[in-house]
Amino acid sequence: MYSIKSRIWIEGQDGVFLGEGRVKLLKAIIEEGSLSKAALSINMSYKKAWKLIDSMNQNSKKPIVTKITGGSNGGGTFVTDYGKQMIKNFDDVNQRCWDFLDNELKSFNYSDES
Amino acid sequence: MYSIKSRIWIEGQDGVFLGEGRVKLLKAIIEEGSLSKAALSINMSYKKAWKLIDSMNQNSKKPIVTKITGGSNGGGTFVTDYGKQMIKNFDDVNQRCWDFLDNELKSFNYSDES
DNA sequence: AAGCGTTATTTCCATAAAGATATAACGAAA
DNA sequence: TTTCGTTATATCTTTATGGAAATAACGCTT
Repeated sequence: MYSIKSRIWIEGQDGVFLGEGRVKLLKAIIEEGSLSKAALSINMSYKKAWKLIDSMNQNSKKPIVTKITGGSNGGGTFVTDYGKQMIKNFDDVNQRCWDFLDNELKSFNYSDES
Repeated sequence: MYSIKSRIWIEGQDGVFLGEGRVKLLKAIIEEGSLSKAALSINMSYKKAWKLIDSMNQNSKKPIVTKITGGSNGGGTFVTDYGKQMIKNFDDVNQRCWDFLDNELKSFNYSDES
């Protein structure tokens, strides 16, 4: 029996705006309150995490995260309400896509048996 | 305005069985009648093409291609009827997935404006 | 037996992607 | 003004990926 896998992502004006990796990172940021801790928690290098966030903000009309550098606790990174909405949108669409493809698989496997 | 991109692939027992790159290669094989010519025609190295076909056959219950080495014209590679059916299945599902996601994008962009 | 155009396979090299490390900048708090 | 934990950024190294090229094997044809 085969299975259908999928990967979706959202593109903005000039590149990828949201994808599975970015969403995972954003969720970690919500948990940790800082980019460095978030990257650490999901086993991602700070450099990669920073680049992802950077390209996200460049391809989004409204900011996805706010960044504070310096300050009482050294600063931090925080996901905006808009960002949280985008995460939910992505997860929802992704889930619906999986459901859709699971259903499509039936017709695919049919001709495998014939 | 954002857009949703997607990539789907079919997995068998032990890895990827069909994907966009493999389908493109199979179509080229149908056109050319040989793996080397097919790879050349789509600007793919023979090595990569061979590996794709190899993993495809390993993850398929029925053969996707038949290969003849040596012989009158040196041999050739030919897509089986089963393989052709799989190509059609993949293209169909892929197209329906795109249509599905295009429709999903509406709800996504809605909260972008709000 | 020799020639041919394939498939099949290995080895080497170049490029790109990712990781590690180091350091600067920042700004509140003490 | 010193300290602290962040963000921000550059540089170097390592690893992974992919292509190039060379060669073997194959079997029909002549």
